[in-house]
Parts: sequence; C-alpha cells; structure tokens
Amino acid sequence: MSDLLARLRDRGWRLTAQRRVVAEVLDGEHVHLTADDVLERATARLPEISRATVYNTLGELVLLGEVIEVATDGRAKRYDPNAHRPHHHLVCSRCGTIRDVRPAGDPLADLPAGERFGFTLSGVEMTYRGVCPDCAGG
Amino acid sequence: MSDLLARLRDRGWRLTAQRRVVAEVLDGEHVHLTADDVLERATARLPEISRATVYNTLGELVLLGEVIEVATDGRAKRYDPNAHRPHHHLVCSRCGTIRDVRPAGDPLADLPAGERFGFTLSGVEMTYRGVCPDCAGG
DNA sequence: ATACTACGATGGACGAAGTCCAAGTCAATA
DNA sequence: TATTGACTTGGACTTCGTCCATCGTAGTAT
Ligand SMILES: [Mn+2]
Ligand SMILES: [Mn+2]
Ligand SMILES: [Zn+2]
Ligand SMILES: [Zn+2]
Repeated sequence: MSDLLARLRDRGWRLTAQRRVVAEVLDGEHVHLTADDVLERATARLPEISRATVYNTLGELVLLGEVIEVATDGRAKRYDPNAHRPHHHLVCSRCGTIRDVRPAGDPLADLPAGERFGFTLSGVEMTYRGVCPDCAGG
Repeated sequence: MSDLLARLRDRGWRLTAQRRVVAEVLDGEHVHLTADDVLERATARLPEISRATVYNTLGELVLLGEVIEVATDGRAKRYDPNAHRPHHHLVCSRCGTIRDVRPAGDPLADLPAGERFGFTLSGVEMTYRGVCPDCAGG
C-alpha cells in the first residue's frame, strides 16, 4: 500500500491528501467498492474531498493499472485494488457480496479456433453467480 | 420468432402492436441491442411507440426467460434474444461488436471447492475480449 | 523560508441510462 | 359493441458519471 504511494510518486504523481486518502480506502483483500462507497469512506477521513476528485483519482489509478474496474451488474462500477494478481469474481445474487476467485485451467485456451470469429484474443473475464453462506441461512 | 409470440400468448400476454414490434426487432443471431437501439428500430416500424414501453417489454421478456440482459461494459445493457441455448460473449475492444461463443469445457466445474467460499453456485458468465478482424485492419 | 506555477481539487451544471407514475387507450372477452 | 383491466404514454425523477471554470497547493527554484 505504501508501495502504491511510492510507485505513484515515481510515476510523477503529485501526492495530495485526497489521493492518499483514496488509496488508503482501497487497501485490502476482496475490496470492491463503488465510487460512492469510496467517497463516503474518504469523506470520513477528509471531509472536504469532492466527488469529482474521487472519480478523477479512481480513473487515474485504473489507467496506471493499479486498480481494476469491475462491472458485475448494470449498476455502479466497482473498484478493485487487487490488480496485480489476475483473478475472477464470485458474486452473491442476493446481497451482492463479491469474492476474488482463481478457477483452474486456462479459459482463454478453451475457446476453439472455430469460435473465435477471426478475433485476436486479449483476455477473458468470468463472473460466477451463486448464493453466499450468509444469504443461504447457514 | 412467431414461436415467441405464441409462447407469450400462451402465458397470458396481451398481444399489442408495440410488443409485436419489439419482439420482431429482437429477432436474429448475434443480436445484442441496447434499449435505445431497440427503441430506434421499433420507432421505424411503429412511430408512436414510447421509451417506457420498450423498457417495460424488454423487462418482461427478461423475466420470462425469453431474452437475456448482457452488461459487458459499464454502459447501457444489451438485450440478447438467444436465451434458449446458453452461451458466452466475445467483445471487440475497439468497436464493441459482440459475438456469441461456446467455449469447450465446463467453467463451473473449474472452480475448486477451496475457491467457492461456501457459495452455492448457480452459473457463470464469461466475456472474452479481443480485436475483431475489421478493427485489426484485415 | 518564500515565491512561483503548473498540476490538482472543487462544486455545480450537464449528460446518459433507466425507473416511476397518473392519465389515457385498447385487446380480449362476452 | 360494450366492458374492463391490462397496456401505453410522456414526462418527471433517480442514479451514475462527466465536464468545466475557478481556486488552491505540492513541488521546485531561489
Ligand atoms: Mn476482485
Ligand atoms: Mn449473446
Ligand atoms: Zn449474500
Ligand atoms: Zn471491432
């Protein structure tokens, strides 16, 4: 995490209180916050931060490859700091909780040539759906 | 397609000109239109149709399992009439074209128990990304 | 330490996508 | 052909996100 701030400084980022707070809020495992979640938590630490700055900072982190945008539903995008180890997502259909998962196998290789329509493939996103233990009443 | 209208009538649907037109517009292979696309094409056939009716009808078709909602990006949802044979999607990163694809293997089975976090799995969506032949300049 | 300045922050207007509602219309039935 | 409840309509509203003119400040130079 302070690694993150160091990387950003190296890339010429001006280290402002706002950017620091957004980076702090995004720290952790299985973190998939909406921009408004980030704004809310950032505001708790730095009351005068603005919505525009949260969006700006998130957008920059995405461009730098430090954060991944996840769109598991038609609602607000989620921002995922776990950008350095590729993974997929498991989403609870009831409460929306999202977990990071790593399926076995190579899904890219599983797309036969006859099903590629001449595309040059670059990646694949998988969204597993299910019901989490809490929502199943276990 | 007229199968569709028959199924809908059987399920107690009132067969209006608007619903007929929406169903017609959604006919075909590799069809993934936004609600506004549907509205535009429906308006060409039935000028007085309203946006609300397009959304209402699409929503009903989704509930009935006749159409699938596809959210491949953070933009407008796409509506896919190919609901009866399960498939995944291949999306061009440049132009946004979407093709239906059927990867080999069973991606659900590829999620190890240790990666399921106690969830009861119900399905998985895969979005392959790449560049289509047209956009690659071939 | 102080001044400078370009980069970043701000808030509010704007836009895109989608939902909701009260009032009017019409498909199906008798 | 009369009836009626389901369907349609336009517009207001909500949510999510972008844009922009202006202000503030982090980093640098002196
Ligand atoms: Mn994740
Ligand atoms: Mn499809
Ligand atoms: Zn849950
Ligand atoms: Zn393309």
